Amino acid sequence: MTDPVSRPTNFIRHIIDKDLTDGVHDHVATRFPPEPNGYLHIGHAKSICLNFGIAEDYEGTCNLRFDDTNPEKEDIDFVNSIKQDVQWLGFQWQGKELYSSDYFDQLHGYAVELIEKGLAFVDFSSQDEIREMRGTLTAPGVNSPYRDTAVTENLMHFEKMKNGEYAEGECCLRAKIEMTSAFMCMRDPVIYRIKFAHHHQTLDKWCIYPMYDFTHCISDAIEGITHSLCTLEFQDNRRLYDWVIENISIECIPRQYEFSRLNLEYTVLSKRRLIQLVDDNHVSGWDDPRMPTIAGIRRRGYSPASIREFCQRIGVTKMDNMVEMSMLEACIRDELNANAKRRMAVLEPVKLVIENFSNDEWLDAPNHPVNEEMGTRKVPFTKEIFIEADDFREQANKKYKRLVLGKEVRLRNAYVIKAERVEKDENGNVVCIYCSYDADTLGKDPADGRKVKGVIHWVSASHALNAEVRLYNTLFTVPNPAAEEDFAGTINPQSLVVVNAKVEPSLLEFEPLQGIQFERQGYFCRDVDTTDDKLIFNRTVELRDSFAKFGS
RNA sequence: AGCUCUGUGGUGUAACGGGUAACACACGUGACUUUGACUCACGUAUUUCAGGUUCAAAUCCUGACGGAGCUGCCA
Repeated sequence: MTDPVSRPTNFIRHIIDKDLTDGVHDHVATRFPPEPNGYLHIGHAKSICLNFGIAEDYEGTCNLRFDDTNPEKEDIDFVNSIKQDVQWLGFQWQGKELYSSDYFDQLHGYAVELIEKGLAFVDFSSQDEIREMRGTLTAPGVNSPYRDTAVTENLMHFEKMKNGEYAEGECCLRAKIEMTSAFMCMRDPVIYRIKFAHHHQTLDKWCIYPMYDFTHCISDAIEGITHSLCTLEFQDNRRLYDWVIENISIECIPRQYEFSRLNLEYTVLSKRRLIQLVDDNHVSGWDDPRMPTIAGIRRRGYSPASIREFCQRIGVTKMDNMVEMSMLEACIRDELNANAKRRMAVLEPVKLVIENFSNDEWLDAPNHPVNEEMGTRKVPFTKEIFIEADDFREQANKKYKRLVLGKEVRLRNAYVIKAERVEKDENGNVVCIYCSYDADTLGKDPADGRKVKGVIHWVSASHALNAEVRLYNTLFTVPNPAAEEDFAGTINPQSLVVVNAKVEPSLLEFEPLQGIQFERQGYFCRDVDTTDDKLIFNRTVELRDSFAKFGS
């Protein structure tokens, strides 16, 4: 065992440390067990980082196991996307990916064992009858009339279930536990049901499928999982998990520990709501950059390392939580601030003419403000340029540090200019700003000691490339949309704002998803749909801004 | 109402029963700055409440109050 110091500790690691020092285990084996019925999201990332992170730090193993016991809801496309997302996050599971369905034969055998022990029975009650007999949270349940069927008869019925001799819903296999238990899941839970469904792994071999509670614990035991980590809503199920393990002939005793699931402000993470967002076309798809899915976050421009860092920062407890979006944003900003090349892009252009400038030149501009190893690029400087409309005011108070009529400002990576006059359209909007420039200010302050406070970005009008820039904001207008009666009603109409921008020519050299900083704006990346003919940039996250937000 | 779990700055977490409750994010103030970025400095908590045990309590005990989960042939 290595010293698990690379990640912050948590209560689960304390348990593992104790198990290791007490000799309960001499190794650690975890697993990430998604059901292949949807796309992974940031909440899954928390579980992935927890399970794989523990395996890494304790030099143990972590399996990827698809919990595929409900063929009606599952699909091979989901298993493929899940595998891809786990690997993209930077993790590799132990050996080949596993499936609960790999154990269907063994599971069936253990079910037979329970029947033989008089601990399971085939129930022919209807679903409604079973529900009524289950009782409520405060009222105990009552025994099914089939509860005392003879073992031989149960064996026969279960065999017929397996052979397809009963219709779906006609009967099911139940564990015989305790109908008066305070834990609802212990009131003779169904452990096998009939489904004449095609399974993506076992095809048409089975028409009976084991339930989660019966499957998961046995799968863990078969794989030798030492610590089975899941979310809080399975706390009650732990009693059933332990009951099954204790009542079948299996050596390994895995233990289940529950942690709280992630809640992120201004988004939703429940599968049901995510599906609704896609189905109702509130977003363009599962990989829409506004989605909290791994695919969406990836397309938004987040790196695997930034998500791993996020999962590390939020920690793991059993407390209910609501993590601020700023926590996630800080993670990608930290990484991109260090690694992303700087570029200039004008999102809402207004023309500016430098009247006393004539000969075009190509200026050297550093790719990073402090890391010189990142080199420089050439930027065309011409008589006509574009600047951000929001970076000019005819008049402003001293707090405004940008270009003001009659005042000076520094053009980033270039000269100091002074606004002399403006040209307006019939509506009074500024359509062109006429300036003069100080030729002796390239790479240095004015020789006479004048102080020029502001710096604005710009791009040559004749060399600029047109680009579609997608400005993403929070998908919802409220911190906890899931708490709303109609969460879709709180979707942010400004969650995507598309602008036609002017960008510097060197932006052509970037690969899709590669992080870039548009100076003074934020971090962006070329969208996966971008081409050299049609440049599309996604805003990953804005820069921190201690001044008032831009108008965009 | 029954059972289970859970209450530490604005948010997320940390703290062998022992030092002025630590860290990150956020926020505020100031410095620096050819990004209103970055960086740096400083600031923000009677650990839900009330008792109790102890030389010593966020930590242990009791009670109260708050929050979450559980009544699929879903996972």
